[in-house]
Amino acid sequence: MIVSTPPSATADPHDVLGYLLKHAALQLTALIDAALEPFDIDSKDFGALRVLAHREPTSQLEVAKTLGIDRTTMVALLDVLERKGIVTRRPDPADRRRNVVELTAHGFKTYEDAEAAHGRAESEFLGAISPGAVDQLRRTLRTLVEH
Amino acid sequence: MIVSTPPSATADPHDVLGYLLKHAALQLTALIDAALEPFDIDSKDFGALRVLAHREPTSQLEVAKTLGIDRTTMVALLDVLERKGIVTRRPDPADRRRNVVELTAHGFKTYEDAEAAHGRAESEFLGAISPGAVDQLRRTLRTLVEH
DNA sequence: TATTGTTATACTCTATAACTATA
DNA sequence: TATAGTTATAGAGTATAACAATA
Repeated sequence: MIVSTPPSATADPHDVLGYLLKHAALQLTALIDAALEPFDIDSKDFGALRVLAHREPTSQLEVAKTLGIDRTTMVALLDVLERKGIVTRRPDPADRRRNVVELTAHGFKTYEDAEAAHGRAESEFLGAISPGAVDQLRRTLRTLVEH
Repeated sequence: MIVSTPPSATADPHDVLGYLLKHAALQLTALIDAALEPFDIDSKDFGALRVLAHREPTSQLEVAKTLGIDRTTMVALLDVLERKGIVTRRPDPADRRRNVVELTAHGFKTYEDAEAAHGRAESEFLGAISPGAVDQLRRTLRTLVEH
């Protein structure tokens, strides 16, 4: 009894799960990057803003750990956001090795606008499938990725 | 009436669709790369082998187009596979600008072994979800990516 | 002139190593 | 000694530009 499609019943490389996952991610990221362009940030910046907007001010390292990126990568990312007036960095009085990173007023406004644009881009990407399928997709991916 | 989870109801970056898709792709690729290591190829090589195994011998450019990679990237990929005795290249008698790329006997055996290992890796990755959810995932991703 | 394969080069992304300052 | 941030550097991956051979 066949209970599911065999993993590789076809030679079409576009039907391989790895290809589908990768290109779904690429297409969604491209849509989000385009949607965020008016706010002068990209999807990686948005990830950092999202963490900062939903947290008490924390150190660069904490944000980097949450995002799963290296602390040296975090430095470059924040350099750009600071230059744009979206975040500020100042030494933590309690431990002056740490930088406390905070959104500026402009940064928080940027985040709110970006959050809305991000949601619209996601909805656009998901437009071809039903709300039920969207929920199912999220549940399945969460199970597979298992953070 | 709520018909689906709001796109950004949570601040957890691990719950964002883009993150889930990207990391599902990364985790699956890592599993596949590990599974293919005994055959001295990786997931990108496997993609090329898969195309070559299911086609009349074609030019490098055709394979590159199918895989969605640049022809200069194809050159480097085939250089390695040729050095390993997996593929051969020879000028097309009908159009000597083209290289006809073919799997060697060893290459075809490698592909068959790799195909099996690839299938096992995919099954391992999908082990936590039901066969029905797997089919649903494939259908949803195909719709979203729409090759 | 256009196309295929090749080579050299450059660019993006990200991590490792080493340094500074603080603890 | 260990940690946070920084800087310099290197590596992987991939694309662009220029060139040779061929059409």
